[in-house]
Amino acid sequence: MGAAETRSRILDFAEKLFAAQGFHGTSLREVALAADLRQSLVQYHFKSKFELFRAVYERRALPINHDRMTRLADIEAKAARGNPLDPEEIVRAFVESTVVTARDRKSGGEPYAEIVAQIINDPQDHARKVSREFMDVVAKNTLRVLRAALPDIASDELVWCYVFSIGAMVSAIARTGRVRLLSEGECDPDDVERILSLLVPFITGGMDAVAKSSKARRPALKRKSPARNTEVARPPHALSRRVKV
Amino acid sequence: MGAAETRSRILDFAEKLFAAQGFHGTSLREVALAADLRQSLVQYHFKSKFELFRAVYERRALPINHDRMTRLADIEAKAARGNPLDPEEIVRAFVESTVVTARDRKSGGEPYAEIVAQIINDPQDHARKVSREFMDVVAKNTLRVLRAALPDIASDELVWCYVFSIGAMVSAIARTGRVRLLSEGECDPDDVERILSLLVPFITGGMDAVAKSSKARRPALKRKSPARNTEVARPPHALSRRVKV
DNA sequence: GTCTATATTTAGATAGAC
DNA sequence: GTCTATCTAAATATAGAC
Repeated sequence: MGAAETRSRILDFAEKLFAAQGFHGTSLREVALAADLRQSLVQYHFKSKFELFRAVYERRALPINHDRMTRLADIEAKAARGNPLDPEEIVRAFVESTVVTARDRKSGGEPYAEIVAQIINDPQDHARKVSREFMDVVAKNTLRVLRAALPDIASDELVWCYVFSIGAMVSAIARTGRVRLLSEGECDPDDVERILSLLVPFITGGMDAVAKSSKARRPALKRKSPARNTEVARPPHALSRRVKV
Repeated sequence: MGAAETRSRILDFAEKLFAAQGFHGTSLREVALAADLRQSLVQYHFKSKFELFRAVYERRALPINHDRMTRLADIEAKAARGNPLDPEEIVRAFVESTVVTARDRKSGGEPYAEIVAQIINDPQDHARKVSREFMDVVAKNTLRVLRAALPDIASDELVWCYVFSIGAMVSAIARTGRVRLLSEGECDPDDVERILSLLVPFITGGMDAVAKSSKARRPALKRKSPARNTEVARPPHALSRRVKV
C-alpha cells in the first residue's frame, strides 16, 4: 500500500468518525483502528489531530468552493453583459453544490455534510479555524454579488440574511433524523430535489421580504431606478480565483 | 453552602464550559475546578456527565418552552374567537423567547444559546436526546398551528420550512463571531431588536414564498376559500400543557 | 513509511472516611 | 453532603528499530 493510499484511507475513516462523533468525540486510535493501520501512522502523516481534521475538511471544501466561485463568476459575467442579476440564481449558486454533495451517495460527501453541520455554529477553535480558512472568502464574494442583486437591503442586513440562509441550508443537510421525526416519516431527508425546491424559494423569499421591510424602514435612499439591477458589484476581476482550489 | 446552592453552582459553571467547549471537550474535573468544588460532588449530585448536561439544558429549556406554549395557546384561542391566524405572529411565538433569552445578559441565557447552537445539527447521542426530550413536543405543536395558518403549504413541506427556520434562528444566536467578521464589524451580534426585525420577516417571507411555489405546483386542491385562515388546527384542547414546564 | 513500545496526561467513575 | 484517595481506561504524542 503506497503512502498516498495510506493517507487517503486515514482521511476516509477520520471523516466518517468526525462526522458521527465530532472532533473531541473521536480519537486517533479509533481512526487508526477503523482504517486497520497503526496509530503512529496517523501522526506521521498528519502531525496532529487538528491537522488531520483540517485535511479532512479541506478535501471536500475545495471542490465545493471551486464550484461556488465558478458559478459566481458566471453570474457576474452575465451581468456585465447587461443581464439583470437574478437573486434566485445567486442563491442556487451558494446552496446547490453543498446540498448536492451532502446528499449524493457517490460523491462520499455525506459525512462532510455532518461535519459542516457540527462546525457552522460551534465557537470552538478547531471549528472557527476551518470555517475561516475555507468558508469566509467564498462567503464574502457571495455577499458582494448578492449586494448588487438586492440593492434595497442594507449591507449589514444582507450579512444577517446570508447567515440565516446558511443556517437554513445546513439544517437541511444535517443528519439528525429530526425532519423525519417531526413529519412522522413524511419527509425524505435524502430527496435532494425536494429539499432544493423548498430551500431555494425559502431563502429567496426571505431575502425578498427583508428587502421590502428594509426599504420601508428607510425610504429616502438614492435611486437610479430601472437599470440598477444590472450593475456588477465592484471590480469584476476580483472574483475569479481568489480562493484555494 | 447548602446542597441546592452546590447544585446550582455546578450547573452554572458546567453551562459555561459546555457552551465554550462542547460536551466532549469539557471534563467534569474542569467543571468542579471552575466551581471550586471537589470533583466527586459533581457525580454525587448528577450521577453522570450526560445527566449533568441534561440538567444544564433542562434548566433553560423549560421556561422557554413554557413561553412558547403559552403564546401558541393564546394564538389558538384568538383564532377560535374568529380572528385570522397571522403567520408572523406564530413565527414570533417560536423565535422570540429563544433569541431574547440568548441575548439578554441578565437572564444568563447566553451560554444556553451556544449550547443550542451546538446541539441542533449534531447527530450525537447526547445532542439527540436533549433535542428530543425538550424541543420536539413544542415543535410539533408549533407545526400544528402553522399548518392551519398556511394551508397552501403541504404538510411535509411545512416541516422542512420549520427546520429551515430553526436553522436560521440558531445561526443568528450562535457566538461564532462570524457575522462580525463577514460584515467587517458592521453587524452587532448583540442587537436583539435588529436581529428579530430581520429574522422574523426572513422566516415569514420564506414560508410565504414556499406557499406560493407549492400552490403553483399542485393547483388542484380543495379550497373553501375565504374563511380557511380562521380555523383552528385540530383539537384545540390538545395544546395547553402537554409539555414539561 | 511503517512498526513496536511507551511516555505523559487526562478522562469518568467509585470507595469509604467523616 | 462533602471529603480524600484511587481505580481503570483512554487520550495525544514521541522515540527508536527496521
